[in-house]
Amino acid sequence: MLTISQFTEFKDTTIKGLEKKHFPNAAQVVEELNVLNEKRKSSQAKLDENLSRQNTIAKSIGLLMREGKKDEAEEVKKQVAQLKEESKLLQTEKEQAETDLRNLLLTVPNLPYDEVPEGSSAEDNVVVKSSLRECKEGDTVGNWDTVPANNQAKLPHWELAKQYNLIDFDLGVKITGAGFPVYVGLGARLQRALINFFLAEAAKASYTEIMPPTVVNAASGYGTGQLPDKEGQMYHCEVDDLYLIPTAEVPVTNIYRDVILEEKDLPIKNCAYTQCFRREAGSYGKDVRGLNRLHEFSKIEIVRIDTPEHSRESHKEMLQHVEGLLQKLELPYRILRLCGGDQSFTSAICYDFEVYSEAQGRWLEVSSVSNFDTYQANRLKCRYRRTEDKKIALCHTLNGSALALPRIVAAILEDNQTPNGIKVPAVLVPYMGVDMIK
RNA sequence: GGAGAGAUGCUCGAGUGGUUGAAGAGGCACGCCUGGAAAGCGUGUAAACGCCUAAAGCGUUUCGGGGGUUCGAAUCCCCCUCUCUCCGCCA
Repeated sequence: MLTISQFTEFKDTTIKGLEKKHFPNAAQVVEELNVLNEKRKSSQAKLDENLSRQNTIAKSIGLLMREGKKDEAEEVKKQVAQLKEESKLLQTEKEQAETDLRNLLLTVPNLPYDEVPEGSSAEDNVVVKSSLRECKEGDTVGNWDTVPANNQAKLPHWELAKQYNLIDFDLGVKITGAGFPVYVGLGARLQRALINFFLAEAAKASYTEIMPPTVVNAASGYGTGQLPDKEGQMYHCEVDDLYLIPTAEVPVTNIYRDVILEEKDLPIKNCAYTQCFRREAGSYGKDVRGLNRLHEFSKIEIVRIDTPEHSRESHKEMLQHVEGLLQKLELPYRILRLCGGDQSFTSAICYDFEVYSEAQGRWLEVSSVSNFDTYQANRLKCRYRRTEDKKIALCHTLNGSALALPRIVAAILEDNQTPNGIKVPAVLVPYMGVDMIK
């Protein structure tokens, strides 16, 4: 969530930012927040004064008792009764003001950075780079007309997976249910190859590898914002009140919950491979066919905690890292800068990476790399001590997939198919042990 | 699952109702001492919120979490959570 000072000190720019994000009634909500904040402050001031008086009197009673002046003490005791009553009322008043403020604050999304393009939907996302052609200023998804050559002869990955016996979707249904594929033989080895490759690349870029739990408690869910909003999206183990993680972002970022870091230790760079679990309630149709959307999948996530001064630089490095992965895998890709309206609730700026699936004739999202500014850190209470003046400030948090496996697998299978089998990308051959899947 | 013990500041650890935000030790920082270092000595060492233009200062809250008793709670009572030990089970 945003800090309250954002609304009291930078009212106008905040309203503008929220409007860019297509947040309804921005001006009204900002006004409301200011009113609630004033209420909170005045109620605290009143309560503090009351409690202060109570404390002073309580101490004086202690002194009187010690001096043996019991009667006087009894007299003073009576004075406190009314103060106590008042305090009780003021206390509820203050708590009410605080929760009202917090609840409203939680409904407000993060502010977009200046370079985030205007726009309301995915059509307005700006294509900043592509391996397929030069990108011009102002290219958006909506006016992107160069679709790569028609490949009618090509098969979609679910057919290839069957033909080469790589993935058994039906078996997954038998064992668990739809969206839980069983990888077999080279299909399974391809999973392991990609995991190893991605982790090796992250290690080269000096990310510290973390192997976190894949099940988290509710506090962690709240820390990264999956709870309470997206409760239905996570699998929940009711008996123990634990949640299956939808991404490694949750356990890894929560390492830094309620932590004060030293500036010299920033940026923190972590990577983690985990299985990810998503209920994806309500999705159906061809968009979820095959590997396009699963309930369980493997993903390597990169996470950074940084200073406000350096976080944009970090973000750039993460983008380059992810782009490098796609280049090494020799997949056709494009990079989108998401517009205000299509950005997630919590990000300040976000780039999506998509690979082109020739057989399906569509772009598949394989990574989102976001800078959350202080938005996530404020909720997590992830702070750092500045070296220069020893003051404590909120960190910036960033994360991105590097990468999620299923759609990469889909693209590799579809885009590398030949009459003689599927060509394994050169960087994966050492991990696969073969250069063709036959 | 059964039985027991415990949760205090950066760490260890004292504290069973009255200047205890919290002894003591360690760690860390700064200063003195030293040719330099060690030892030694001295000083400092939480966060949140509020008041104040800011600094300084002041107030409030916080000893796992919540509630209660009391003029006053780290200390007493109740509930919850978590950790540890032993037993059982087990990759």
